[in-house]
Amino acid sequence: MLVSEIMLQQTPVVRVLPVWEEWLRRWPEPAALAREPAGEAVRAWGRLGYPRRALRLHGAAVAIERDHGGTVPSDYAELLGLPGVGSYTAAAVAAFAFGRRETVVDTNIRRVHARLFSGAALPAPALTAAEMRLAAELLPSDAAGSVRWNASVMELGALVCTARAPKCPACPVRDRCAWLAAGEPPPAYTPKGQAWHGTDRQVRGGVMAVLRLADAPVPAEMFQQAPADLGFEAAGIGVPLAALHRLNCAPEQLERALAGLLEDGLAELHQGGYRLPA
DNA sequence: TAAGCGTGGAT
DNA sequence: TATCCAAGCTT
Repeated sequence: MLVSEIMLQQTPVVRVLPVWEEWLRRWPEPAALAREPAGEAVRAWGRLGYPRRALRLHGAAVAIERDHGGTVPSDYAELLGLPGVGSYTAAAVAAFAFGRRETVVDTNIRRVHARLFSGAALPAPALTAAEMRLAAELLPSDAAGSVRWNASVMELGALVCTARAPKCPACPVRDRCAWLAAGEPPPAYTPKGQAWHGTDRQVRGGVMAVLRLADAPVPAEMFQQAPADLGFEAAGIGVPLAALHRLNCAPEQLERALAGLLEDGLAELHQGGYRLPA
């Protein structure tokens, strides 16, 4: 549950599933993961995105070994203390893995509540105290019922009350939906999408793709070298041309990306090259 | 509080 | 092709 919840942060379930299965096959318990270098977690993360989640999940395994006797804690506050575990993930694990009564609020639940009770097409950009109060009031008082409630509202949001094209005719609570009653008004604001092309983020992603493939430290100049100058497999590091080709950017941008990855602990310098953390 | 952080499928 | 956006967290 903990592994899946962290993988599911901002990532669709269909992409998480195969990685999650491989992850649990390889590391069936926290101790197994904690024994590995953090870089192995990052490598096994594959292309799920936001690779520092892998680093934090590894950190969580280490903390569970060190502070919790190797067992994932069932208490919300203790879960919240683990790296990479915020209010949503702590509540979700406590509720779905341990049957606790917790107020689970994710983006799906926020959207369902916004439409049903506020009549808004989308929830506010950031989670508010009022939303938490509402969710807490709606939660059934018994533990078992609360778990079912949390899962149900989340699924309603994920499958029916979706962000883009909600399936209102199939909605079990369409007759009491404030947004539907108001004639499905458009969102009060337009969420600004994240830029990608030409951003540092894109370069970071490209560097990480190279480091995941490399079986030896990658010299800095290798990132900059013209692809035509390289063999199909960049000499000695096992990185295909295609991976390096993505890194065609301004030198200062590459420098920023590499510095950021070092700062975040996603990469380290070793023998004059960059590699995943050992 | 707001910005930064990956990725790829759907529209 | 460009935009949207998916079970958030950290600083």
